[in-house]
Amino acid sequence: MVTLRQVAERAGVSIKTVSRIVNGDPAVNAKTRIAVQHHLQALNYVPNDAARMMRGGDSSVYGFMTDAVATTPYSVDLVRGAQTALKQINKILLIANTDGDPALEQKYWRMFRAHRVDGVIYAAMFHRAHDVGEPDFKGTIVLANCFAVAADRPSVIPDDEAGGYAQAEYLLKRGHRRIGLMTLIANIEATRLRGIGVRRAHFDAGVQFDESLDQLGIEGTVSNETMVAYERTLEMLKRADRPTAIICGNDTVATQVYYAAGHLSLKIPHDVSIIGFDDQKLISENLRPSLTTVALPYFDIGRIAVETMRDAKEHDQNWAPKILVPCPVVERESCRVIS
Amino acid sequence: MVTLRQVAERAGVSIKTVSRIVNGDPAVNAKTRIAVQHHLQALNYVPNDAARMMRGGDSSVYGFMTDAVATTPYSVDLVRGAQTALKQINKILLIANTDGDPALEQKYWRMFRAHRVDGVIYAAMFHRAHDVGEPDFKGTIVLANCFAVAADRPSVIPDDEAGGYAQAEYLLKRGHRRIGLMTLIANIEATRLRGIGVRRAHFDAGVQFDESLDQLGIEGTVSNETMVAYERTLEMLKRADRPTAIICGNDTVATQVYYAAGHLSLKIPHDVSIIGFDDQKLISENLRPSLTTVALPYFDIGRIAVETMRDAKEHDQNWAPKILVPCPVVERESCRVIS
DNA sequence: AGTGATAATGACAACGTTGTCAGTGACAAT
DNA sequence: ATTGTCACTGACAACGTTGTCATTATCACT
Repeated sequence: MVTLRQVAERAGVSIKTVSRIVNGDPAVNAKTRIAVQHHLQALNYVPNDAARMMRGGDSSVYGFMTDAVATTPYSVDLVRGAQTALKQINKILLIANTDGDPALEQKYWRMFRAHRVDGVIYAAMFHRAHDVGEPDFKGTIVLANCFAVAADRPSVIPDDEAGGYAQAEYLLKRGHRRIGLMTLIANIEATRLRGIGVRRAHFDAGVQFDESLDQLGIEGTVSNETMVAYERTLEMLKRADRPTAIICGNDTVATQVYYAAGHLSLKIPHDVSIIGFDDQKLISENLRPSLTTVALPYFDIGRIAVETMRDAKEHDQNWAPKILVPCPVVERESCRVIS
Repeated sequence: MVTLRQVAERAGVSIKTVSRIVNGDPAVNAKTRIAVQHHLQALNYVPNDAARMMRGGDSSVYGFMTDAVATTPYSVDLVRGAQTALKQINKILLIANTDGDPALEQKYWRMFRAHRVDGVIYAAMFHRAHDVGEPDFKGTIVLANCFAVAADRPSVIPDDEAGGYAQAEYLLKRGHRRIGLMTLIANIEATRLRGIGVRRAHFDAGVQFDESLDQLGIEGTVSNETMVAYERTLEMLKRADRPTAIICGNDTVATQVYYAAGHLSLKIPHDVSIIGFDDQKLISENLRPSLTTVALPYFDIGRIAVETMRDAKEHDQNWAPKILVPCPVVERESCRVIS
């Protein structure tokens, strides 16, 4: 690895002068600058970040910790969003996933400290409350896709309530008056908030929401789920007063709803309209008809988390905004207009 | 940040002694060790990796560069596999994605150099040849999911030929004698190799492969694809001598084949068996019937890439093995036995 | 010429760590 | 008493960089 010293020797100037040039200090004679830059190029000098940092600067690295388990295609977009913002500020990401193992998490906090990362983004794989605890890390921690129980840390989360509102509003505006709900498991933020949003949209539209049409599409708990959307949808669609549209908790649930409708020879969207959540393109673009759904803005959440981290420097320790990121409707072919 | 000096002062010993204890040097009196360890705990000392590295050690960081574009749920598993191996050797991953932008790639190579990463894993998002070029980085580069054109770098790739073989063999063993092929786009490694594997399996089973049943399920080029699997499958299944099974290039193609079969009122697997590729669980587990498919071993590729990196230290510059990772069949419900 | 201001440059220390080597004391062997 | 060995410890330098401060050269103005 070529060092300042080597460049300095070759250029016949002091180390400090080369340092100045590398860092764009204007207090250098133009002729010297050009001469030295030539040598910098020739030797392909790249500053040693470790040494820089030791002098007390930033490490130009953020940590990214997730509890990712098994099949979570989400994290890609979170990371990509973060990287997009990161490249603007010339930083880079050190990533760790704990697979939910607290001991491992502890180990990674230490590694983050060892590398003196400038801040850490802690990302959860589904929208929930999270207690970071006393993480053996003094820097800024921004929560992504989760929020601090004590509301004492900045967090960036999807606006699930608005997402639920958007689903219902989309259907209501197209003339639907009886709308079914095929939710995710009970007792998670997404289900709770979207339920509120759906009802608020009904209220705003002056339409009565039939509570008997609110069904769990998935039963059990987070780590132990049973998909029951197919069966529940069959029941719901066999009712004489069956809904004209079904709002789904995610695109996987929507797939089961498609199958149930198909089993009853109900055509989508003619006989029943369906709207999903997540916009998993692997599903939404490949279903027939393609699925109108509400996107979970993971990319934006990642991006905004980094921006929040950057901004955190300008605020005091107690700055802890809770940033809601909108979930836009992605329109495809699974919803019809009722006249 | 607490330093060796601070611990040393509190413990009333020299910096060096504390350093020895931190690094497990046995040449320390037991009593001293215990006393100092107590202070280490109390002050929660974590060694500064930057300083360590400056002394000439490893950075304990690997770089991970991908050209990931848009929707690539794959990378998650590559990264997770890499991390699994990494945590064994107490390293951590610095990740960068270039979105295919060469200028950005160049920038990240420099950042990797600046951080003095011990090695870089370069991962492609689909199996292909890749020319790393002169990457402004002197350390070891291991290619994952791609291989060097000049065969001058270690690479870890899926064994697509064996995967194609496995697909065909699975069906042949279950009595199928006419098997259709609904491939990915032409001119990519996956299509080429799997085609060879499928034919070899036929040959080994003593069954003639009907070349007219080899159809492109996707047309166009990598960045500009058109899904035509639905139409091609309709044609294929309308033939009087229609195949009893169809091998698909990936699970998305399989989805379209499902729809085409459904359109012709052919039941899966009774009337036609279907086997996919990739094992995208979002698809394979949710289709009805669930999809028997061959898994792309991204997790293993990531893991093995790291292990290869680790092993590279013990070989010379020219060590460039091409490691094939097997693609296992994941059995579900979409294939029947023909008697 | 003398003074002062300004521009350009360099010497040096410091950041936190570890390798090298020298030093100390204890104890055994001569 | 001397020597040698051993276990333990610490002083010091070095890694590559940048901040501080001092030095030198240049130039304008009296």
